[in-house]
Amino acid sequence: MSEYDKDQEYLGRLQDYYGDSRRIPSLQRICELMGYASKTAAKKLLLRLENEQFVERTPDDDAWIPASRFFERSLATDAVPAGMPVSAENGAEPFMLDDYIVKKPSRTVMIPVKGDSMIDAGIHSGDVAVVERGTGAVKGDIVVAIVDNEFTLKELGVERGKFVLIPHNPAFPIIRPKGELEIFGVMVGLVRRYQH
Amino acid sequence: MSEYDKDQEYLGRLQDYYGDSRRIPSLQRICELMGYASKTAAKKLLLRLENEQFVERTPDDDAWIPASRFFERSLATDAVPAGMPVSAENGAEPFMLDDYIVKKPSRTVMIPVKGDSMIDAGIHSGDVAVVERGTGAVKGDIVVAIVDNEFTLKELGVERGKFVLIPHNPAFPIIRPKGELEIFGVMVGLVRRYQH
DNA sequence: AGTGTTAGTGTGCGAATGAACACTTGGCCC
DNA sequence: GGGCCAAGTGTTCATTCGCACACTAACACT
Repeated sequence: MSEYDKDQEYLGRLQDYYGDSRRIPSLQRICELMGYASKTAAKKLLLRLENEQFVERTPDDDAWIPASRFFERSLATDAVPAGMPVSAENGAEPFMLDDYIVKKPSRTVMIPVKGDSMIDAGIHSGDVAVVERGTGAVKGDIVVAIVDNEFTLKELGVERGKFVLIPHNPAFPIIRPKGELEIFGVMVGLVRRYQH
Repeated sequence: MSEYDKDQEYLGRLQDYYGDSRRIPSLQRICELMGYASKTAAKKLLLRLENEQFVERTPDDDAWIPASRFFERSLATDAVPAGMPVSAENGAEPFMLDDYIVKKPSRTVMIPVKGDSMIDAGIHSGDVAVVERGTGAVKGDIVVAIVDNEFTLKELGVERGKFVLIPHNPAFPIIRPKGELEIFGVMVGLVRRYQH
């Protein structure tokens, strides 16, 4: 069974712990988590993980915190039988959720979507739109515009040289703004969560 | 309640510290940060902030971690109604997206979606499905099953006491597996990128 | 004036924490 | 076999940590 790196398993437990508690546990707790009997083993584990950039020290060097690769997820490309772990062997590559969607963190905001006006574009009520501000919008982009002092998510279109907002739902009309069209940002991503 | 809440200032310093070090500092360090002379003052500050949901305790109740409102950022630019945007910025927490979707990091796999069989559920070709393995799937869940050695994404349904796979596209037939249905995992999230 | 509340001081204490060091164990290579 | 190296054990120790408790000073409200 065990022919994938044992540290991979340990890292998984650390990640799960972090998922619940949002922090790297103390050496003692790592021992409990991994079944170690000695804190030294825990520390050596952290040093190994530091070597591979999964964890790092705080600027003050007084505690461990997750580093960049800590949030790597695997991207499965080939089908894998349900029992097996997905590892590099059977077609998986590292994938970072945030890097995938957010390119300009300082200009990116997340806006919850309300309403069904874009449902034919696969954008449902309750989804979260990832919106980049200060980026020039062009025809065909999905944009967040401010109309009547409210956010609205629509496709940006052009009609007779003027910008219009096109919903993706036949029940909604095209919005043809009278004056200036105020564009808040361009939608660069979508995030949806299924709870169960 | 008062408009110049001193705790607002304290919270700011905590947020800055967290931005650098990704953790809530110890009581002692809080004293240095805030200019307190007594750790009790630091603890009471945390209790106040806990009351307003800026910080909370870990599930094991052995440390402080940021809570929901800790990452709150007002847009400040103009009074914006309707669905307050949440900034993904400010160094405070660049990994919000990951936290939002991924609950069990070690069991979560990302799988690119191919084909249009789920298009009526707002799942398009090119989207990335966030899939949690080893979680019991129930009727109504969207699951990744393995059929003919390939991943397939469908809703899990029940017909005459047997599991079936229901596409969300009238052009596709319901899949009624002959033998055992092999379920790879349950879809817990969706990520889409609009290139630009 | 009396009472209560809130932010903060000062002190002591047991428990948890991380670092250091010597040692063991098992796999691998020649 | 012998040497080497990585993972893990066992132990000691100073420090830090969180917590409890007693106390104070400022302010608000009747």
